[in-house]
Amino acid sequence: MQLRSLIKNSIVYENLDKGAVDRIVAKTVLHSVDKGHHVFRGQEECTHFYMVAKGLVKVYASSTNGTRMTYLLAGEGEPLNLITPFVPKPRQLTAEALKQSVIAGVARDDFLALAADYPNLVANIVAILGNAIDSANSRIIDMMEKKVDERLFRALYSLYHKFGSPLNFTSLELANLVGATTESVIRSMGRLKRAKVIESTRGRVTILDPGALERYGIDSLWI
Amino acid sequence: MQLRSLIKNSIVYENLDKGAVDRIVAKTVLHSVDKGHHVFRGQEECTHFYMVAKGLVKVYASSTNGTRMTYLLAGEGEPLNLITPFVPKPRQLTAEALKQSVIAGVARDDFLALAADYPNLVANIVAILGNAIDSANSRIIDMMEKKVDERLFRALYSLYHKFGSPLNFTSLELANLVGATTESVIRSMGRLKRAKVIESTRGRVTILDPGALERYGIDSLWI
DNA sequence: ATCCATGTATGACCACGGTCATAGACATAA
DNA sequence: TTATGTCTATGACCGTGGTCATACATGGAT
Repeated sequence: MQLRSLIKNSIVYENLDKGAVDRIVAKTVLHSVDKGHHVFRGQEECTHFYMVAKGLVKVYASSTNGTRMTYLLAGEGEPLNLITPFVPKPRQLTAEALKQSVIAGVARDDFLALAADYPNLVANIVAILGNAIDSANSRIIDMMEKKVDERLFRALYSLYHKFGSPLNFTSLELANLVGATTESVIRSMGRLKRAKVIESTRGRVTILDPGALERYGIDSLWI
Repeated sequence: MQLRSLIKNSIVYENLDKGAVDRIVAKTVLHSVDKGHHVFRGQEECTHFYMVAKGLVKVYASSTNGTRMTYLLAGEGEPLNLITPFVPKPRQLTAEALKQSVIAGVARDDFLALAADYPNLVANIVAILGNAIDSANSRIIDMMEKKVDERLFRALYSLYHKFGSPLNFTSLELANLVGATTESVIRSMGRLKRAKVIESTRGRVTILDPGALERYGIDSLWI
């Protein structure tokens, strides 16, 4: 059964023994979410821990002004809400499927019981949260001292490494990742196109010269 | 002994039974750090988990350009490096005492053993990390859509609630908290002074009208 | 085939805030 | 005392990028 191997290879559940994996499999419930639909949305109570079993899900916050910031693009085996099981207070984040996706859920109490029993699981969780904090902090500095161009280059570079060449993102989605407006992203991408680094059609960006992006995307840990 | 009550009241070790507290006390080593000196600095290996026992410590990152961003002002009972014990990879953060301080350290292995034995400790850690992530994410959005004025007001408001009225911070330190230049902070504070919301002397800010700040500092979770 | 929503593209405008320069106030050391 | 370094203060300048407007391309729905 592929759920088993998904779990064993996921960053949340890696390094666990067979007994642990058995318990997790037994407690996991799958459900499918259509493109554009939500796995959870802000202000809801947290009842489950969710992981992406198949597809792609973005997690974003939207502020009162309508600004949206995408924090996370979770692919297979990546968690959507590691914190809420431990801290049930709602946190204004929304998870939306970017493709037809399958979500693996574990009820909150079950997940807490697992964490209490398996220190390795806890280590994984803290490591993932640690990376999230590093990533967020690095983004704060980027917002201070990097121009939109550089932020976009880093984002494209990271996305390229995570998803490979034809990137299926619109300028708006990139803008939400980068922390800029759609117009700025389009202008910036225009420069990259003229420099033959990328080419793009509606909703799709092709990376022609990854090396050129890399020159900016150094030390990128992100998304 | 006051170490015991410090530990019981700290956010890291709260909700632990007597046996746990005994073990923690036994494993804790205190050392003192003078104002302006470092508890740890970037690129070092992590050997201990640190908590502030007395005083005030700031944790900041400095980028290649020299930009500094203060992420954390840790007072008594607050942790400095919750992540590194679990993820020993160095993370370019520096912790510097703002006053003469006393630091409570627990060796990495001891701390991991404690975490493995006490699920409540893990819950506390994840909760703290969760708040850090929320805080960082909220700052990212602030950097996007809030002007320096508003960011400063929020920061002053948060500091006021954490430390009370005479705030001993220079404009540079506030700038590092807010993500702006010293000049911008001084100009912004000038406006607040003319509006009789604050007054200030060298290295010290007195809040005259907290309510005025509060109007901006709503939903502030921070620092 | 037409229609409409969404995405791309580009121009004009201008304000926020970073950078640089300068000057005075204050505090600590010689 | 003077001297030196830090902190506060303010002015001038101007680039980045957000906002608004407009136009066109594209693709899916009917």
